[in-house]
Amino acid sequence: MAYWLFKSEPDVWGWDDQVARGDAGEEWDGIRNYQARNNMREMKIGDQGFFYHSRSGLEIVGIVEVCKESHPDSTTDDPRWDCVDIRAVRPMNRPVTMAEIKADPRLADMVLVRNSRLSVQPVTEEEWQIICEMGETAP
DNA sequence: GCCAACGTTGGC
DNA sequence: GCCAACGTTGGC
Repeated sequence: MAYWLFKSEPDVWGWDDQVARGDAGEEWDGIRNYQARNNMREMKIGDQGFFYHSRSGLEIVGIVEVCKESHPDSTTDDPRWDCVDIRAVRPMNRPVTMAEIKADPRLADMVLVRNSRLSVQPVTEEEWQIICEMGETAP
């Protein structure tokens, strides 16, 4: 199983919106970046991901899982863009902020630190465990 | 709200 | 196929 990180501006689509969708989940649509799309194409059902609030928030607030593998993005007719569906699994007991992540040398190579603009990113198993520990939730 | 970093576009 | 111009993202 692989680990990922999904970024969203909470003013547009936040953790609360994701939770409100329940187990049915929701398309992670609107991605118009090849790297992010390619990451979604790699995803399998059951893969886990962090849900990160960008711009206002700047913290990992919860854990999601992939509940539908890559399929065409219903918000566009452009055949280039695919997306997956994700559903909320549980919130972090303590949100993990960008500042904390930057302050931890073990996380210096995270894509979130290295390439903050990529909106769908891979996360290593080691990074996953460290951040779950910081967020006081089970990995 | 600013602006640096990055990705994409399109003229040549 | 290069690269300048442009648009967007997201941390600050």
